[in-house]
Amino acid sequence: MESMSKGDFILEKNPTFSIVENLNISIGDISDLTKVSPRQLRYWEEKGYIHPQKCSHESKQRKYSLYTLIKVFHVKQFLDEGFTLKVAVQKAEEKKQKRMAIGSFFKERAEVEVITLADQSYQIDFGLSDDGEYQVLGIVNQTGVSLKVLPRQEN
DNA sequence: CTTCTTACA
DNA sequence: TGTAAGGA
Repeated sequence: MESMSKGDFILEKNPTFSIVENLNISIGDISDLTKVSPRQLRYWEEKGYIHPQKCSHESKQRKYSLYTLIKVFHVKQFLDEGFTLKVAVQKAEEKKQKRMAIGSFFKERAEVEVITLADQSYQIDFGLSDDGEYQVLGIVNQTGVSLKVLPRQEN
């Protein structure tokens, strides 16, 4: 974030500005946040498991994206669980694919409604099942999350 | 002070 | 993988 200055507070004026896509995380931050040493991060890069952000111009300084931070985080978790680096990376990537699937699901269902039932309790309306027979709801509260499938309501 | 590469244990 | 060296 060293390149940010007061003149860069463009969020108010640029509604389309993406914080995620403009993050440039240093190897030191990735290391501090994930407890993976800079030595390991450079080694993983050498093995082709992670890639620094393509900085348009100069600077031999490695900068990483939020996605890479998350990937490193998961690889580290699997590594701590005893998997080899190779397998840990595989599992981390599978996890990413699943997150992408979830992302696609909601992106294609922009109409999902989230309503507040009570403090800290919400109901997510997934709409009707494909056969139109049922209404699918997701419930989120302090207890956790659950699904509720109701016969279609004829209002 | 942080990061980089190279090299050695 | 950690660490030292030497420069950026």
